[in-house]
Amino acid sequence: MLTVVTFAMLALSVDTVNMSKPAASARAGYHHGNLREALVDAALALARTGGPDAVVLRAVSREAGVSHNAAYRHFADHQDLLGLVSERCMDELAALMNRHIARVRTRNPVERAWARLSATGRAYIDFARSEPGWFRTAFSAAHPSPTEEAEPVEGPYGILAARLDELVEVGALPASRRPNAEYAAWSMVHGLSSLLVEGPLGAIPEPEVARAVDTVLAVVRRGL
Amino acid sequence: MLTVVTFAMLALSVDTVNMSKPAASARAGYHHGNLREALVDAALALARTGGPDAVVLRAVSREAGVSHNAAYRHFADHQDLLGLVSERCMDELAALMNRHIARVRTRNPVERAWARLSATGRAYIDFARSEPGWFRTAFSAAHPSPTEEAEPVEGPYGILAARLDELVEVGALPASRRPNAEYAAWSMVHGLSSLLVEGPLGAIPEPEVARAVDTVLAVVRRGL
DNA sequence: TGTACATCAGTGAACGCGCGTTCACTGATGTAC
DNA sequence: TGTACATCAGTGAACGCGCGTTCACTGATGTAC
Repeated sequence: MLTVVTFAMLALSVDTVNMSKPAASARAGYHHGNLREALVDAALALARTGGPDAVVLRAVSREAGVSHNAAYRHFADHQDLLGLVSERCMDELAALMNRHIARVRTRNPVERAWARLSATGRAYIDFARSEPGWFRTAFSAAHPSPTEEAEPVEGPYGILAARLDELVEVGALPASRRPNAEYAAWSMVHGLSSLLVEGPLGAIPEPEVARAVDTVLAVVRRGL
Repeated sequence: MLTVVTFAMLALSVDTVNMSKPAASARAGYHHGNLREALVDAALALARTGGPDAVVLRAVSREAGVSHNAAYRHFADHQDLLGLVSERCMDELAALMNRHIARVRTRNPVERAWARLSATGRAYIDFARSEPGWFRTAFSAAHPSPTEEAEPVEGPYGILAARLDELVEVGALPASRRPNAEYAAWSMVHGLSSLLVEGPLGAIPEPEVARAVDTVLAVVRRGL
């Protein structure tokens, strides 16, 4: 607690001395410069450690080095901030999925399409396990329903749908199997993630986790 | 609030007037008779409506018509009560699974085994959807890990494992596919349940839900 | 270029709330003789 | 059977906490002339 305060004050004086105009995200005096982003960043840091329940208005302001009601200049209320943070966590998940997908090197089109689907699933589970706080935060608030979102291709749901379309295009999946396939793939990886991260499978040893992931992905592939 | 108090007092006077000895779960005077069970019941009622967060010591005592610290005569602390309530919710889930399974009438052994597995999955999803508060409560506290539980056959995990063993016994599932099969089946139904109950699939219309459930169960069957 | 003034983005104090937990207590119960 | 007394299962008051939100405020910024 004290350490945090000291750090914030140090940063403040450095800014004031060394820079003539305020940096995008640093404090430069009475006015912050970019408090909105700073608050979101602080909230993300808290969510990362403690999940959605850690995104507490007063704690966020504290972390940003600002009085506990300053946030009301930038967000309507607590919900408003939490919703935004939750969306950011979703974006983070989508980004990791894309990174995993881009890393697939398989050449054979059919195998490639399957590998890209698996990469998507692995990314999902990886995200949940390496960033449990963000994972829980991503799913803590109600976003616009994925099926009727404005830009569905951006989010995790859109990425998954694109992988399934891809499978049909290369002939790896009969078109008759395409409808509702999202539900199966998504449920599978989401279920395993939840059971591992916040459920009764949280305590199983690492090799067992690896087996579970492999089995789950294999069953999805075979089942589709 | 006032209504509740009035009710409690009415109940109290009725008891005092009409009965000579305390009933199992009714208040009979200064001493409650069976406060422990009454508190668990009240906690279950609150969890049913509001999930684990609604299991608040003061609210539970209020609901049971008792001062807010009386619970400490029966539970070590808040955690202790919540853990017990969570276990009760798990029991409820297991009971529903067993009921669904017992209702399967198929005669052909292979088809019967598959039908019993499907019934298990449907029961799981049904429970989540019809009792979302209990579902969330069941998975809110850390129970002893299902793989190393004392009586694993009792719980949902044990019931699922028994269904999979059954499949192998009747020859519906090759023994080589048996290991880790729990992970796939469990993840699938748990994932769909979570997405529907507390996730981004909460708003999809009923017929769509039915399709999702069918697809998910079909993929598990084919995938195993 | 300098100045008056409106607007913006922070602050500090306070409100009201509900929580888990502890304390000293007291009424009810059951047991020993 | 009656009585003294230990034990049990409740009560009421209080502590300390952290929360979201509102209020009147003030320092900083930018704009019109």
